[in-house]
Amino acid sequence: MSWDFTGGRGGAGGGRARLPSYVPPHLRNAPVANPYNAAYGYSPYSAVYNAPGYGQYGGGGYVLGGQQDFAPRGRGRRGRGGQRRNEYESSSSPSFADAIAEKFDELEVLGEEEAAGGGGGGINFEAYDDIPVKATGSEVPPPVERFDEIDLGEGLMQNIRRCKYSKPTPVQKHAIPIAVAGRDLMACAQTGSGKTAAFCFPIISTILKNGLNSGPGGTRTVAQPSALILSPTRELSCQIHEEAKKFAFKTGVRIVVAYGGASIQQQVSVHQSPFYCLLPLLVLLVNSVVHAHGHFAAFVWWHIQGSDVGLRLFNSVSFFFYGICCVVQLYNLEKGVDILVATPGRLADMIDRGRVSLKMIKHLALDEADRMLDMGFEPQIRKIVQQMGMPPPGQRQTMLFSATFPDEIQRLASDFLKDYIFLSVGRVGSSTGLISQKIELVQDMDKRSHIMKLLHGQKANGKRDLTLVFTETKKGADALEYYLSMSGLPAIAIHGDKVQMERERALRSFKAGVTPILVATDVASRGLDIPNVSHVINFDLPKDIDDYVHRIGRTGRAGKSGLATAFFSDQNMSLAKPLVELMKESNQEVPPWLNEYAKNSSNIYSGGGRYRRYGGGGGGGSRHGGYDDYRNDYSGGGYGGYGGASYGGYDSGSYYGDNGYGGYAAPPAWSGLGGGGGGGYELGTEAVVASGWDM
DNA sequence: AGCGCCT
Repeated sequence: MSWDFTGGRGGAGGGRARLPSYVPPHLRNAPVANPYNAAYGYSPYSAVYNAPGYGQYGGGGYVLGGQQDFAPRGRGRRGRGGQRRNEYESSSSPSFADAIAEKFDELEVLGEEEAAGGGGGGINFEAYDDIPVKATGSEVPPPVERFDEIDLGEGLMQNIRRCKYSKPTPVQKHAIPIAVAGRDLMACAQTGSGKTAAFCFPIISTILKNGLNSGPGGTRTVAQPSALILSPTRELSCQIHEEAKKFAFKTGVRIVVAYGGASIQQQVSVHQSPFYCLLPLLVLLVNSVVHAHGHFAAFVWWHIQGSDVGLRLFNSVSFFFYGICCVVQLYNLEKGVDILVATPGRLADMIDRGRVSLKMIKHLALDEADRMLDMGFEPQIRKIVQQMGMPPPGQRQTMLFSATFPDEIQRLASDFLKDYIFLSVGRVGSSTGLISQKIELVQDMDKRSHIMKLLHGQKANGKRDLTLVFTETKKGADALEYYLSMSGLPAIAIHGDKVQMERERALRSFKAGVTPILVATDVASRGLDIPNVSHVINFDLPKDIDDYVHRIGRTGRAGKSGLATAFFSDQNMSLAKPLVELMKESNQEVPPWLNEYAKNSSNIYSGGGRYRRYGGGGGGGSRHGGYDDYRNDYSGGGYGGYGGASYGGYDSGSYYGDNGYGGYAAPPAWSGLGGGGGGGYELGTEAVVASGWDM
């Protein structure tokens, strides 16, 4: 094993020989500092991967390395419950973590000015002033103006300060008191307004208050998280995991992420290796280091994410820890997890295999909840929530978050909730005014030349200005990536047909500004928080207006402004009307031709969207203006499915809940250690693949 | 019909 990640590649240019630093393939042998001028050698087509320069990709690393799959985080010794663990924490591992935290906080003080200037956590709160808020339901807890009005626990409060969240965003002001009160919640808030923290804070806080779930004691091979957070894409789950780790820094709350893309088998086999017997020793030796690093990494990365040099350095450093970390985390999985962040498919699979039990779940959060409950996902979610041993509504807290919440979906969701509060913050899905929306009439055949004009026009803006381009299909994304690349523009594509490693590589490369153009399908449309996306181009418009809202929400985040350009073609007639309504709501200038289309098409296309299956459908159009609590639509008749609800079908969990599956040694775990990326090239592509998420 | 989501 070599630590020289640049080996055989001709290095990364002068002066870097000593420090392992990752250089993207297409920049090797090129002047490092100028990605724009670098010969852009990457192509989506497999032939290129087989070229010599990509040898390491094809090699063993990826195949056997698998990827981050199940990544327990935190320190060891779950022992016999909270007490025991706290004891452990205070005596052993925190010493190092404390030292780091202290250093970190010192650094914080020094860097205060800069961060306030828009780096770090600087949120432009003025952008959120004076936005309408609606909260409906019984006995709604009043909002707070400051985090310290609620007793969230000292550890969490300290982390909130570390994150520089000096003041809650509107959705946080309202959602946190509701959630801390233990109420069920359906929350609808603008993109980029801090929803993740809104459900993470109460979960972490409550877990700290109630003590960590003690489990059955003795040997436990089944993870029993007390909170479950589901999201519709792997990348979003990673991102939530990274966020949550920052919030749980040094609190002892363990957060694990689980998503697909690698086989479970290979991970189980690690347990059978001779190495396994060394694990306890290794854990004792390096646990504190790794733990501190893991959490610290999230903070560090958060602060240096804008820096290309920082990225490389960080990748190298964390790769060193990574090798150790993987081993430790394998061991830790069976020690328990408090908060599990997962995508539905992998979670259901793990439950089936008896590796995870939901019977201790106290909090359930669905991020992008309307997506999770639409046609494609709803059966899976229903299975997980209702048939896999999770306590029923009333015995758990359920929180649904999204920027959009169609009535049909609200109706479905009420099955999962009990006596919930509906919270609506802001008028439409997008952040009013922050995102400047332009619609251009471009027919399909003209789209390529048109996007070239746009991109060349902004090329001079500098590499920190990222452009996110959405296409309708995966093929379309690949094709456009290829076209742009061939035309000399540094673009990279991300979609669900790429293997996970490529997906993460694309995202990392985009975030770092190495390939400042990302061509994406809807895999990237929801939830992803990518700083410095200044322009979203809807190369193909989505069929559903809500998808449009989420897509353009990738820019204009945290109070910054952004531009969204859409190519409107004859294929998009059905979108004309809702699009016009949306733009009027957000005070955007509507092109006259689009207004015409909207008038003419309104008779032809009435309902629509992907929700039509759910019948009812309401009056079709104008619910944009903010989503309302659908319960209010029923002036007379009883609330249908809402309320007490019949949980007759609920399976109390005997199949999954108990310990009958002890035979499964627990697993695997490739850590979500921050950056990870670079090193993978040489050694374990594990690092690349496993690299959690670069936040 | 197109995205996503366990092997």
